[in-house]
Amino acid sequence: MAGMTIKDIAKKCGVGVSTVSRAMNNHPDINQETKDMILRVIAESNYIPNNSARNLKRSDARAIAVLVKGLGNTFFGELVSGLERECEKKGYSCILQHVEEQDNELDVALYVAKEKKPRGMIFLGGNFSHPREKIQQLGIPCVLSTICTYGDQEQSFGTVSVDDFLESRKMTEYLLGLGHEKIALLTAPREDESIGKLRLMGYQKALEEHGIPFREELVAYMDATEDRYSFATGYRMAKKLLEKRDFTALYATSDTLAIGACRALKEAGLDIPGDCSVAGFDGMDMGAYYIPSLTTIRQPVGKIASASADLLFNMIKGKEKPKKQIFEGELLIRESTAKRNCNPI
Amino acid sequence: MAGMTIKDIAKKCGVGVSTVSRAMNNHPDINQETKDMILRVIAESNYIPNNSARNLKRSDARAIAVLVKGLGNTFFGELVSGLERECEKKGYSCILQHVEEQDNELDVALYVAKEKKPRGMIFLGGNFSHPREKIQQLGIPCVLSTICTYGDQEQSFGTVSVDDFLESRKMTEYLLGLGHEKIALLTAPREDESIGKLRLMGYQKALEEHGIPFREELVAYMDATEDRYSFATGYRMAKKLLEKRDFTALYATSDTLAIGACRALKEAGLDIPGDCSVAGFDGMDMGAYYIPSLTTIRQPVGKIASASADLLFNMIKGKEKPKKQIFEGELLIRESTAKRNCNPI
DNA sequence: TTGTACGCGTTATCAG
DNA sequence: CTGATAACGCGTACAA
Repeated sequence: MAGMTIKDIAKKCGVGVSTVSRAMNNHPDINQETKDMILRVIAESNYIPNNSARNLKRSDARAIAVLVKGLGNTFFGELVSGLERECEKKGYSCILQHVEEQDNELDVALYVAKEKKPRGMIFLGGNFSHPREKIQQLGIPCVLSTICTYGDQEQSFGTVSVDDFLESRKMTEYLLGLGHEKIALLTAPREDESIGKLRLMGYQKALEEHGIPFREELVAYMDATEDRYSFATGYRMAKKLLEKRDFTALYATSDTLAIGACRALKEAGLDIPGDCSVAGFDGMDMGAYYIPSLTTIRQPVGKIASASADLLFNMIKGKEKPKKQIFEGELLIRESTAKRNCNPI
Repeated sequence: MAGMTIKDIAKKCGVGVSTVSRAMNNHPDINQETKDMILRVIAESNYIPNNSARNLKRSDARAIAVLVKGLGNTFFGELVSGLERECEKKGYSCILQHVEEQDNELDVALYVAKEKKPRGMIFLGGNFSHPREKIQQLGIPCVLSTICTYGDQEQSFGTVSVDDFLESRKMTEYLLGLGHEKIALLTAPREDESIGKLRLMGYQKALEEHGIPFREELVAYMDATEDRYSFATGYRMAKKLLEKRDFTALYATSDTLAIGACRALKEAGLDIPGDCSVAGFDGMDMGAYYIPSLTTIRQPVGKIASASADLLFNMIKGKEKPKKQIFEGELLIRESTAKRNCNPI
């Protein structure tokens, strides 16, 4: 039978609809035998409760929603798995929602909130510079995971991430320590106001501290319109920088960009790290398997996932206020970087 | 105001709820001026219609659902984008639903169908060997994209893919043509009944046609439990095969596996393709940027996406019956394969 | 412990 | 063209 409802089940069992409802939702005040009987009948009838009707009635859904902006960012896969695991532990379900690159994540969030009534939300990716008012309209606790916001104002949402500024400075310092002074940078579009900007600032800061002037011509900014953080983008940007060939190291603000860049260097006949060192950021799996394996900053994805979930659940329970939580990234030194070669390229 | 409903809007506009509904849903029988007025008020009030209530009432949703099994399979990203584009063209919306690796995609499909009432479904990934009866319970047209089913029985669902058997044979023949006779294979778990099995059979067929006996010890099967098609899996399998070192080429049934394998070969001190050729399957972006770039079979993702959408829409309109549609894959010869070296490894 | 009846926010029907 | 009203399927007070 196709469109079975709770009534059909009730009839089949010779009980009232509320009893069936109680059986399905693990309510305490129901006779164990009737419950078993009802559940058996349900299983046999392959009845599927209508979620829309449920959500309509329910004011509350023992679930959190995870909004992911930018599919294809392999980096998020692991984070999502971690989040799902944490939810399961708490007996929550986890609603995964994909946000298109050009869509506004907060608008999507508003829709999801209204439809699914989750108790909290986690945002992955995106810039997240939204008017405070609109965030409050959401009405449920939010945590930005992996997105380190710029500025220190009191936030209406929690934040769990590495300190993109510090980590980026760390990477730049490492490269400087290898003797590189002309370090090319592959980074987000100029307009970027979050992660991209912070990583750029970290790079600048490190240079400054070493008394090396920042040179705009060593920086390639992505086009705002192009596919962010793709191999192709890294490849294209590196090609462009190679026209001048005035660097001995290249630091890409994501591993995908770095890999795209490696390919461009290789095609230009350069050896990595012999002629040019390359470093990435994120610590994606792929970097470990690339040849040469990629020096990068590994974000502690597991920790970030579980801390995000913990923070969110605490905010839901009212046990904790929104806060900014920082984890340290790990500098993974691998094959793609080496001391500066004496003969410049 | 937080929980606004259509009634609030109606009141604000001094009209009935049905008029508001008509304005929102582009119904023809409404005065243009009232419509404009209502839409303006809605925009000013940041009112968000309740999707649950909509879906509850609606019998039909001018949408299709896309079920993706196996996040992280970067290969699907492009497919999904293509599908979304096609939907937009037709004025359909596209519901993206992620299916966990261990979940049954058909059960998820049943839930989604009931909740969202889409007019059709597309499945990406998974094995899809389901009882016919359960598929029919879905009650809407389905297309398996990229999943080539085994066997020729009449299907209750459409299928758009490459011929995994033929393409796999093609790749194997290419390697044989380079003079390789000992070709290691990295493939799906033994129990696999769909893509994995077909690709294995293609490999066997090619060997047979060249009069080369199939040697079980050259084949590494994934564990059923391990992360399918990950780098780590490819790496592990290749390591294991390397204990014998009895091959001059390695053919992995996915690009990710191939890349994992490359890393293992590299660590064993082998040059690719000098000491051992490596080939993949799928034609993911990454293969083009890998060093060495990866010889592979490129699945025509764009074509598959648009053909899947076309077929599904035609099935929805009743203009076409479920059919099996095959596209040819493209053998991309890149840096990772070469003629067999005379000194065996 | 169980059943009845109402309401959640929409859309569709039907009468104006 | 518009407005009242009956569903949609479920959860849950409330009464039994």
